[in-house]
Amino acid sequence: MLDIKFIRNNFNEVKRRLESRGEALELDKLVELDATRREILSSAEQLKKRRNEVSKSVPRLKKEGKDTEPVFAEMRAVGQQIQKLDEQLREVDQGITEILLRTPNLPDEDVPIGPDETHNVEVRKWGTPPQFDFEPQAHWDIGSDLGILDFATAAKITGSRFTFFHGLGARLVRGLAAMMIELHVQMHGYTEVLPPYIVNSNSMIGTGQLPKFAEDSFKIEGQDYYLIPTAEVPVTNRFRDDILPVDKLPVKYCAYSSCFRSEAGAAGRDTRGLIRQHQFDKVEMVNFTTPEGSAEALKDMVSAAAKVLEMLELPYRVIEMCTGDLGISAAKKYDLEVWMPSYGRYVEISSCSNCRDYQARRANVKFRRGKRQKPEHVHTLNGSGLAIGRCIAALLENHQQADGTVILPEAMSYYMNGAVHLVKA
RNA sequence: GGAGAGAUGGCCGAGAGGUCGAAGGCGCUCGUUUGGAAGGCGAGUGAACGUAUCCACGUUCCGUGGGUUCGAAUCCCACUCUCUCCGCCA
Repeated sequence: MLDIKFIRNNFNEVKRRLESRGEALELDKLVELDATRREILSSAEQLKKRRNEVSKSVPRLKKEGKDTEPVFAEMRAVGQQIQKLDEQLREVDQGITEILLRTPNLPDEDVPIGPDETHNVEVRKWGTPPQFDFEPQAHWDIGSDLGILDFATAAKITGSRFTFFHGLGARLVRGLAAMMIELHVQMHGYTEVLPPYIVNSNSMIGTGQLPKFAEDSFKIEGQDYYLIPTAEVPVTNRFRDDILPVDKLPVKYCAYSSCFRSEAGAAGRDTRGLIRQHQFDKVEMVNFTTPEGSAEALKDMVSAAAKVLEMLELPYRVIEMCTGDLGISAAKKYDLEVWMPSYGRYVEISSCSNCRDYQARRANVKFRRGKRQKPEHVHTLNGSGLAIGRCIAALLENHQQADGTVILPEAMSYYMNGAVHLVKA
C-alpha cells in the first residue's frame, strides 16, 4: 500500500498518477479520514497522559493515607472517554486501511500512459514466427494426438480447465521446471525454494491478492487458507514482519510451484488448451532489493525470463505495460509474450513487476542500512520464469512437424533424457 | 485426534496488579586502557504512530483479540502458534 504520509503531503501528485491507471479512487475520503484520525488520536493521547500521571501518583497518595476516591471518580470518567475515543479511532483506522488496501501502487513516472492494453509498448522482439508449409495445428490437438495431454480425463475427474498430463507430457512439465530452475540458480544467482502451496489471508493481503480480488482465488472452506495463485505469494511473504540486514540484499529466490486460479470472469475465454487453467505450474522469481537497486533488478529479471524462451527457441517480444494495465501492486511491469501459431499472435507467458515498496509496506518487510539507522521498506519484484503450461503450448505449436510429431529444442534434451522427438506412443 | 507445557527486546532469561519499555546475561556500537591484539573498564543499544523548525516530547506495543480495574506483561475469556508424550499417517 501507499504511505499515508506521502499521500497527505503530495496529494495532487498522487491523485494525478493514480488517475492515469483509470481507477475510481477515494483519495478525498482518505485524506479526510486521516485528518479525523489525527484529531481523535491527539485527544485520546492527552487523556492517556493524564491517566498515566494519576496512576503513578496513586501509590504515593495511598502511602500518605489520603482519600483516593475523588481521583478514582475522575479517572473513571477519563477512562470512559478514552474508551469511546479509542473505539472511534478503531473505526477510522479501519476505514483508512480498507481504502489503502484497495488503492493500487503509483505507476513510475516513465510508464506509458493509457487506459488499457492497446497502449502497451513493444520494447523488443526476438526470433521470427515459424512459416509452415503444411496446415499447423493447435497445441490441444497436437497434444491430444500424441497422447500427452488429456483434457477429457481431467474433465471427468475434476472439471473444465484442468489437464491430465500423460507420459512425455508429464515428463515435459518436470523437465521444463528443472531446466528453468537450474538456469536461474546456475546463471542468474537465484536460490531455489519450495514454499507451501496454501497460505493464510495475511499473506494474500501482503502481496495484494486480498481484499480486492478474493473471487480470483480458491479458498479452503471453513479455514483461513487459500490455494496460492502464484508462488509470489508465499515467497514474498517469506520475510513478512522482518527487518533484514542490508548486506543480505538483494535476496533472489526462485520457486517452482503449482498455481491455482479460479479464473472467475474469464468464462468463454481461452476455453481450449493449456492457456487458461485452474491449475498450472510455474517457476517464479522473487527479488528483495534496496530502493536504489530495484530498477536494475527488474531489467535483470526480464532478461532471465527471456533467456528461457531463447533456450527453448521460441519467438517472443517484450512489452512494457501502460498505466491502465499494471496490476494493483506494480509500479512498472514488463510482459514477455511468446508467439502462439494457433492464436496467430503473441501470448503472455511471463510478467515481471517492480512493486517498489508497495508490497513491502503491506507485508511489513524492511531492511536496515546500519546499526543505528532506521529500518526502511525493501523493494520487491516478481516475475514468471516461466509459466510451464503456456511453454508447452508454445513448444508444441512452434516446433510441430508436418507428420504431427514435435521436435523439442536441443536445450531440452538433457532434461528429457534424450526424448526430444515427441511421437505418438 | 487425546494429554500436558509454553509464547517477554537481536538472542537467552527474570518479572506475578502501581514508580516496568521491562532486572540480569549474551551480542552489538562508541569511548577508554594497549606498541598491537586479546582481556578490562565506562556509556549506549527495539518498533510504530502523533506533535515540533531543532533539542525533544507524548502515546501505544510483553503471541493475537476481547474483558475486569483508577491502573494490566502480571487477573479473566476466546483464539493462534510452538514444544513434549500418545494415536494416526506419507
